[in-house]
Amino acid sequence: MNSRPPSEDASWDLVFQALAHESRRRMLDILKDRPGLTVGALAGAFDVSRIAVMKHLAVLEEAGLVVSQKDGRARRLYFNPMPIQLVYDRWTDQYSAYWSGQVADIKRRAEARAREQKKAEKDKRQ
Amino acid sequence: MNSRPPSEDASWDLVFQALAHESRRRMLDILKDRPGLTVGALAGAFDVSRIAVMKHLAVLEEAGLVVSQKDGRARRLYFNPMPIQLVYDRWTDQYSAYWSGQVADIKRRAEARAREQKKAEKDKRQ
DNA sequence: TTCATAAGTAACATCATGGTTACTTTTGTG
DNA sequence: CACAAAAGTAACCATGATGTTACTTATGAA
Repeated sequence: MNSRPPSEDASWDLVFQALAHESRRRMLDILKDRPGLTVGALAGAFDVSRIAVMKHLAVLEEAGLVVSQKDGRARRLYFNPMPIQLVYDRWTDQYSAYWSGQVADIKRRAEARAREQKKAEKDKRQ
Repeated sequence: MNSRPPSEDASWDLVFQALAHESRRRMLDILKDRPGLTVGALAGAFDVSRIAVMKHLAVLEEAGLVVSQKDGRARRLYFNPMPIQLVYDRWTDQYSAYWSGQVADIKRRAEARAREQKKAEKDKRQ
């Protein structure tokens, strides 16, 4: 398990990596709707082997997106939204300037700026 | 290049996979601040070889996070925030119920629900 | 035209990922 | 206790990701 929040770079890797597989995203959806599901019950919802599902779960737990606890011979699984919350906090902050309306035209404006830069370089050389 | 938005599952894979590497996230940060940067100039900001940087760029372009265009013998690079916007749209929608204050207590409530389930199963068997 | 620069391609090495089957351990129940 | 069920571990395989060096192509400039 990885208990620290994704404040260091490597932790973001774990979160994004975990989300970069449809099966794992689907696991999160399922666990969101049915918290406390056991490993076997979750595995039943997938075509691949139970062991494959357990490996996906290990990835999700490493990323902190799933937490679990033993309950007799079963293990109960819970979705933990915190890492996604943190992804949201960090990235919308950093890119919020782009969100609001001025998004569509980025490339054209960027090209204009590139022409400026190029011209400036040329002028400097001469 | 991958021109379609991440509405199909496989496209989400590409976006998350692309974000799951610190170097690539840093490339996005750099390109956000300096649109129109050339491949070589971008590569200069990294320790790894130019070829490695080009491979990272290929991943980012596949995901639609970077667009580029030739300019003479150079290639100019631009950050495209659209896929991140779409990630935000989809995931905050789907998980918004968790965002608002009731987050901290998920596990405890889930455990209570699990006990309910377990009890119900037991009752059914008897 | 000649040369240097920017970018791209090929081939390869290494390690991680995602899957399998077979076996072991833990634990509840007849 | 004896057995079945749930989970976990080990070993293996195929493929993909990340990096390298060496070479090729395209283009701007002397």
